[in-house]
Amino acid sequence: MLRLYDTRRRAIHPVRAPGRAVTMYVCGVTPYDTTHLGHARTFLTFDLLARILEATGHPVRYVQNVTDIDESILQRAARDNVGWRELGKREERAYLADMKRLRWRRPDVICHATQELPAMFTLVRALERRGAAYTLPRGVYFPVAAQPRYGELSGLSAAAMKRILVGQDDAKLEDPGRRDPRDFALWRFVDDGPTWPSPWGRGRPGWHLECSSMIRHHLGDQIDIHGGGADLIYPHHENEIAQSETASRKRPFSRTWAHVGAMRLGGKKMSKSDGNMVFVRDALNVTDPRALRLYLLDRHYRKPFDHDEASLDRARLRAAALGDALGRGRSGAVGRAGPAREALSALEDDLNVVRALKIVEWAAPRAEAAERAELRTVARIVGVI
RNA sequence: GGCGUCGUCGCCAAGUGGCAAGGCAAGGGUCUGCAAAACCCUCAUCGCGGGUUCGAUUCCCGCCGACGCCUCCA
Repeated sequence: MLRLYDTRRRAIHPVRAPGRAVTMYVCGVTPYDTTHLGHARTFLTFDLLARILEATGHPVRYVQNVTDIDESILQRAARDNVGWRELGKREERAYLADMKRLRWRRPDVICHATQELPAMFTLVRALERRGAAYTLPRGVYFPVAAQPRYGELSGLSAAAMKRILVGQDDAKLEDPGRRDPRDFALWRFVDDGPTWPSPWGRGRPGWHLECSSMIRHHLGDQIDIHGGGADLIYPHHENEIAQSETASRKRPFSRTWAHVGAMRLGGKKMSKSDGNMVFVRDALNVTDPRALRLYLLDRHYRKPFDHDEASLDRARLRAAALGDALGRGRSGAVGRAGPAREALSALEDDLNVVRALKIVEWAAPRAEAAERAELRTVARIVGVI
């Protein structure tokens, strides 16, 4: 059985879903820019996670969102003088094409914020019934005080959060009448740009609301695995927990929280604001998809990963060598013992790809036909042959 | 301030309570008209100080240091 590190409990626990599919939700992209290696690493990590579960007989129901309405899309659309919907659709297509080239195990559902407004309203109504929403002139807010465990995921104290919020530019944009400076918008009343009618007035949804309501809509009140980049822990995932657990009165909202470490360039996290990104598209110009998968997955997913051209280049040789050693033959069921079993066990041990690949690379040139077939199975789970 | 990752050969990076993977670079060699490629060989007492132990790089405590995140962000 797969064992995974859970950010909330800060320990490794087995992923159990007896008699049903494992439910997994991963925070996706806001499509206004091209897919970079950080996106690819994160999504390939959950691709691998799903493949491991499925290969070991555990069906998976995987949902991922596309934030197709967001201030950043509106800004980019204005800058480039294109319609925000047009921009979003174009960038989403590009992103899906990039991921397809990486042989991404696509989510079973890819949902869009603009298509889920009814689900969002339902969630806000549920929060209202719990007394966990209040309306101010500039928006409907969630009172953080309604959630006694707020801060559990990130480990931040209330004082620490407030200290952080004081220095933020966005804090000035929030409604000054909030009961607590940590309270966040469920729905914003805005006049400019695209807006939607809601029971509270025209406006746009708060971005934390999107994920909570989509999860509830597509997967239910509680899920097995919630994933995303480590940069989303606070405030995004913390706020999701607050909304969802308050609305459903069920906890935990997600049994396991899996966060992928940052992809860095020059010692700094790749990010849109810093512009220090390496795009998947460009990487695929100098290497091939299997090699890029090998490169991105051959570092433990929770660790930060410094992009290194030399390593990327080497990955091509490694993938080619594995291809030569394992050939194109059939996959074989992994037996109870032997290198393929050891490699598969490594994958099940909090996705230890490094150990698994090392075993496969060592065993592949030495293996007989039957064993090679087993090794192919593991190599194909990782997607490197 | 908090959360987190990490300090292992010149560089990247695994790993283990008992001789420290691998890759790149470097040096030597085989081969070659010279070279390239290929192949072979060589190359580390694991940040500092305590503790536990027969024995710690590996476990515990403290320290020093690096970096990231906490702002939209995967």
